Amino acid sequence: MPDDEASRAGGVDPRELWLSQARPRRGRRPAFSREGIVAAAVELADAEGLEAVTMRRVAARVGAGVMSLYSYAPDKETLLELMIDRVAGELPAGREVTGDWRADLKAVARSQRANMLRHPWLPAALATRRTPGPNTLAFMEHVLAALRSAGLDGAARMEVFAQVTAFVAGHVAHEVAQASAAWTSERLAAEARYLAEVAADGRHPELAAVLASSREPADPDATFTRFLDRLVDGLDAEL
Amino acid sequence: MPDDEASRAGGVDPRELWLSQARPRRGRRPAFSREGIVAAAVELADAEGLEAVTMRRVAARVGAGVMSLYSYAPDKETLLELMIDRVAGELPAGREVTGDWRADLKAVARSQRANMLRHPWLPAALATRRTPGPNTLAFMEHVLAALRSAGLDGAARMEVFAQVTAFVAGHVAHEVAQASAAWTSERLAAEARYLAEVAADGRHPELAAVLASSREPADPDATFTRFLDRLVDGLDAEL
DNA sequence: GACTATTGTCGTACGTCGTACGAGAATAGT
DNA sequence: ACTATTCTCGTACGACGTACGACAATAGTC
Repeated sequence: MPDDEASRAGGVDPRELWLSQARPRRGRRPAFSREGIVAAAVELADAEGLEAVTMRRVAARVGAGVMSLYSYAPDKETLLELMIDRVAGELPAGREVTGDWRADLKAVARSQRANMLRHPWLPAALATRRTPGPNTLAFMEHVLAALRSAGLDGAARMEVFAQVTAFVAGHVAHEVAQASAAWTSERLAAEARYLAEVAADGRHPELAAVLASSREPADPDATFTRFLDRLVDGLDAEL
Repeated sequence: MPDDEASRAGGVDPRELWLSQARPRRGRRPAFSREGIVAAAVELADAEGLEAVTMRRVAARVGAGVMSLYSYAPDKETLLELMIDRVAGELPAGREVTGDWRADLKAVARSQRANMLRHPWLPAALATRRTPGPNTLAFMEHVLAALRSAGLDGAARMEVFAQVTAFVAGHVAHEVAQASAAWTSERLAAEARYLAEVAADGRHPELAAVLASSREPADPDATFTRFLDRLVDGLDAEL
């Protein structure tokens, strides 16, 4: 048992996590696969939310013993990273860019939003992400290429990528929370009663005015597009 | 035991959570206070992160039995909401606006960022927030007032508020993750080695170029200001 | 002052979580 | 056949959120 320094505290070496390594030539043949396990975890999160992703439930889903999962991921946090990179595989990458970087950037953001709506746990999960996996890197490569015509240097393009991602994540997190199934009609009514009570106390005139106006619920797609346009056009204005 | 419908599933009635209620005229006098408990929870989160906020540790910090906390908050999720609203009390509110809505909005965003840097758990916590408490509402009132001169209708002003908040939260979450104490030097070196390896595989030319350039770490304050200017100026361009 | 209703405190206990440990099974080189 | 290696997974431990209910303290009523 050499116990090389890779298994020390502070996180696993990203290389041994992400870089493909050849199957060992000795020892028992694996009965499961990392892909299958991660896929099961993603399905679970999609269907029942992040908090349903427990080692026990994932193991049950793939038909493994709980502790067998630890042969494929050193801990649950890492499993979460693998989930993130798996769904990053659904994002466009390797596609050619049009040369219109504003249009490309908006398309990128739209596909990010679509991905997060498909996987509503993603915005919350991204908040604790550590090291980008291969699919995330391929997507980053795509975005950086799309931004080539924007005349920004390397660091600035990276910044823009981070900012757009953060923005979309924040927006979708809010969007998903609003549309959540947890909003029963009585919960909604209670909320409305509370806000009305606050608005009626006289110390929140602006809030009262906003509450009084605007009753239609606002189309989420249109709202997102509007926000995105603002952000990207803001980028544009700087050049 | 009437068990009125307020204690049903789907969350507590916001009114009985946020609206101040008179002390009951009968029964034992409370030994603790909601404020003290929430303050202890915030201190804990500030010092050791959100995952250190457990009912047991909060109780120990205020000198209460664990189950006593449940007299002040119906569950842990609600305690988290109370924490969020407590730190929202550190945001500017009730202050007069200058009339220059762009400057005011930028000042608002800066104070939000400062607050999130003081309480690094806040971006993550905000993702699951349900109902705005009084301090959050006061802050919203302030922002809405600042936006009065922008010529937007009620719903649009609310949108802008939500967008700026989402933007700042996303940005600071990223910022905090980068500067996290978990980045030991060996961890950092391992990350660099991994990225170098990826860049060297020839399939990530843009990434390689970015990695090759730009070695100075970039001032976080300046970066935030730049991004914020972009966003707000983008808003401006729309009018 | 005794009685009772009400409210707050908190010890115990239950089910669930992540995961350390190590015994056993399977595989491949010798 | 033997051995080193790799994988599987039952058991167990400590920590978590919180339901339950016994008990303590308060205030109104007689």
